[in-house]
Amino acid sequence: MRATIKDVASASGVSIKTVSRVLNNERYVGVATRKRVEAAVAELDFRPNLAARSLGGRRSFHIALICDNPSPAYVYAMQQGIRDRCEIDGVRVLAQPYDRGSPRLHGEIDALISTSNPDGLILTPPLSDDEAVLALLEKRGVRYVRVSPGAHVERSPAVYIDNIGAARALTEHLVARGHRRIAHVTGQRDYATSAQRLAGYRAALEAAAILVEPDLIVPGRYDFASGAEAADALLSRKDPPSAIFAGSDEMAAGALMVAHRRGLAIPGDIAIAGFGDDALASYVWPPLTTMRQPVRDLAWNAADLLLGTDDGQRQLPHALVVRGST
Amino acid sequence: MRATIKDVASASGVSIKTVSRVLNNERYVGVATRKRVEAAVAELDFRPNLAARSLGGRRSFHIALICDNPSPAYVYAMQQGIRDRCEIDGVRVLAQPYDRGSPRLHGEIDALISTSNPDGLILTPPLSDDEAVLALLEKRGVRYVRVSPGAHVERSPAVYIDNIGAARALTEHLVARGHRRIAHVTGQRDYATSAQRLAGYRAALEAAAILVEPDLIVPGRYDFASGAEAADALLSRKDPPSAIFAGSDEMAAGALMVAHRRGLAIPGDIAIAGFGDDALASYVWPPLTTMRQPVRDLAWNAADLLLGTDDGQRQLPHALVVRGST
DNA sequence: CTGAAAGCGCTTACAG
DNA sequence: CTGAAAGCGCTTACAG
Repeated sequence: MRATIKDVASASGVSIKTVSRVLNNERYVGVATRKRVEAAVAELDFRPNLAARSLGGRRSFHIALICDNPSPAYVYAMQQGIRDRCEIDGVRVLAQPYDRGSPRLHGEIDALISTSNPDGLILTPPLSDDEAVLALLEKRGVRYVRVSPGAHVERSPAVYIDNIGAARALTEHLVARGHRRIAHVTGQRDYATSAQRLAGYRAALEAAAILVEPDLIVPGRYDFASGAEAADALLSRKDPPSAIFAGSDEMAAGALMVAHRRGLAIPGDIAIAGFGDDALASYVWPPLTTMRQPVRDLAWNAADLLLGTDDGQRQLPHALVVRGST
Repeated sequence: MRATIKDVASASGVSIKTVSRVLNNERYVGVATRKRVEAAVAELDFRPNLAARSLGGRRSFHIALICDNPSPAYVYAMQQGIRDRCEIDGVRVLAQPYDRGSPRLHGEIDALISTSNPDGLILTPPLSDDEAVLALLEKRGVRYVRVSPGAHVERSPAVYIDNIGAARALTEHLVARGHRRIAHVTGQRDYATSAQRLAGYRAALEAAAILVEPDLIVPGRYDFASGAEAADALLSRKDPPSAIFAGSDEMAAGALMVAHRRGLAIPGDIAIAGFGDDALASYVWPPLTTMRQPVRDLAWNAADLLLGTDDGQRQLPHALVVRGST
């Protein structure tokens, strides 16, 4: 059997309470005592049982990542960043995917809180702005950190990039390439990032004294299929745009495919840019010009805010990545 | 505060032991008693605390997925399948990514077992065949299920597809298209699937009386970059192949990019096929001919084996998907 | 700076 | 078919 706190206590000649103090790095432990306990911990290869710590104390040493599926690459990068940070504190991560629009979402989060008592949750879009979920967490007194929230940024700790500025910079790049008729494909309406990126697109056009044409703004769903559909509609017009700025790399990839099918040269006939710098941005042909969003860093910082005592907001830098598609 | 088992017991006029029996679906509970307890559970919205169940009992209601990063899409599909199955039993999933080749892997798994007492682990390649890891789990008496193991399939419950047959079928498709000089890009040597897919490739060529040329077998690492490198080497030859069968879709995507750079027509000048039918197989241009591997189903079955009592092996069907790249 | 006692919310082992 | 007692391995609240 594995060593327990009792074994460590008797091996080092102290009470279990003192071992507990050492484990939790509390003050007021004699230097010599601490050394002896640490030696016994190492000797016995003792690791505290999380269930016992959770049941006895105020922390569970678990956090949960609630996410649906914008893109596997996004979710995976989020998990990596969160893991990187949680590992430092010995905190475990519960993966809590859910199906978008599932009516059971509330019940599942409620059950998660009741059964697992997570020390906190990390919310990604569109949950970052889901009022019902936020209200539930606040009612139950569970800490949470939001990734890329839209409104009420100060309502909770949060991490994000400047989506408006980033979209504006990307659009300005297209303007600098000589484009005047630039289309934009948006994400879902309930993603705050959709509206933010649209705002940045508008701002760039207005600054360049280019009329914003409502017909060139097409709704998408951040995925490949909706990007393909949007591009098809745009390129079927009598007066097609010369450039398409898609709100995600997946949608840009869909647009690329449609352009290829139509035998168009890229970027000669149609320039295409994405957003995110997902791995697939480098897979497609030609490689995508896009805006890098540091997802793994955002995730690391989200976990850092959750585990730490700092209740702030953190904005991380974005970066324009120019490749062959523009 | 949330209701506990005591609240349910007093609300239904029984002992906590009887409530426990109902929760665990044990036999020998009177029908009327069971009904009363269930009513109280619903009324109080009672959910048993997992930490307490774990500490008191033999199960922790947690399983862990140990995985590195072959591809985010693969990992994500695995998580979805596992989640789908675990949800049914109210079991939570600990995401335990690790860095490939990390010397700390052993210690991390050891710590995971000690601190979280998972009811079982799911291992994906290359861990499915990592003798040191398997030995550790067996020594500590932790159940595990392997996904796509190579040797000693009967050593543990396992799920897989017929990689040899699948690779053979894909190669036969290329032969049927008239190709005689078919190259193969393999995955890492420590992935059993690499050798299996290579064996299928060889078998198809031999069955078609085509000489297997060692020079046309190039090592890769299952990722985009290694696929691009391999294709570059193959297409630089004086006598390049007319078709490339890459052991993964990511490598095939890398090969596609190289072919585009060289101005080659696909599949006219060079046919390219992948393996897996990842989402990206449909993103690239032209869309990839590939072999569908039902990752989510494999994952569901892995979790099912872990949670159930059936200690078998399960082979799932694969399917050839012919698209524009061949 | 250290420890004895009680308790977290369940399950187990035993008794009836 | 049901229950009383003990225990899982920690932390808390209190005392010294």
